[in-house]
Amino acid sequence: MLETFAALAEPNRYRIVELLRSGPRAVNDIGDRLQLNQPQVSKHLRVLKEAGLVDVQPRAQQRLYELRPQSLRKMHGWLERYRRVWDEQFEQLDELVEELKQRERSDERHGKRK
Amino acid sequence: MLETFAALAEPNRYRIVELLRSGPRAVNDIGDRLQLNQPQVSKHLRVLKEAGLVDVQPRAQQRLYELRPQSLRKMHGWLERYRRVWDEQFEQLDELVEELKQRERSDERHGKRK
DNA sequence: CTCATACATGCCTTGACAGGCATATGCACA
DNA sequence: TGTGCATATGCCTGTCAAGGCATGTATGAG
Repeated sequence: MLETFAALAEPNRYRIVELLRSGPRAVNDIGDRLQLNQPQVSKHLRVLKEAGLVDVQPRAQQRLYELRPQSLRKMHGWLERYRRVWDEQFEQLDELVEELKQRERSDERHGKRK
Repeated sequence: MLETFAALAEPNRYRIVELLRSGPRAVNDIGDRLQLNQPQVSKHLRVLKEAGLVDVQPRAQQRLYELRPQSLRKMHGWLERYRRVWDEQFEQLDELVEELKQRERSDERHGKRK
């Protein structure tokens, strides 16, 4: 996950991913469309690949890069764990509970009598 | 989105977000649990706040930080745009289409006769 | 008003990483 | 085998951001 976010945090890599949403592309194709030098494109693709976000398929001399569905599913899975958070717009409760926990903990020096 | 990813790409910020999943926390509370110095926690929270990932509520001298449901919904929305990608495990088609596009484009110098 | 607590901010140093450029590698075709 | 095209890699430089530390600010208690 961390590696995924780090990969997507770079503006040009983000653009590459957005571009690949429309389908597989060759390196120079990407470079042309996004106005990037070929070496940087290769480097960014390397990072994206190591993060598991893209995959390659050789086609003669060119390499077609495409998004890896699996990585997106993984992101989706991660996000699902936060479902609770955005479902509950009424959870003023947690807030209170946590405040009490915090108070309890910081009361140690106040001679808290349970 | 970019700002969101950048915020989550930092290991300690990621940990903070994961921690906040269980509810609002005060700054020192976070620092204690994650073994971080208070100033760095404040700085990270600042970044998270500017990225729209968390929100603050003053409680006496402490500040309770909590996840912003809206930001998570936004991420979810972004990811939805890629739904097509991970739904289609049979899309060898796109690949072919794109290859043709590419070929077409790079044929310019080969005297392509349409 | 003074003091303590909880947090924020500023400065400094260091490491990581992106871009530019030159060059190496792999594949195809004559 | 030599040549050209597509891509990868290495080196260098500049920039930016995270951590450590000191200090500033606000709130509550006595």
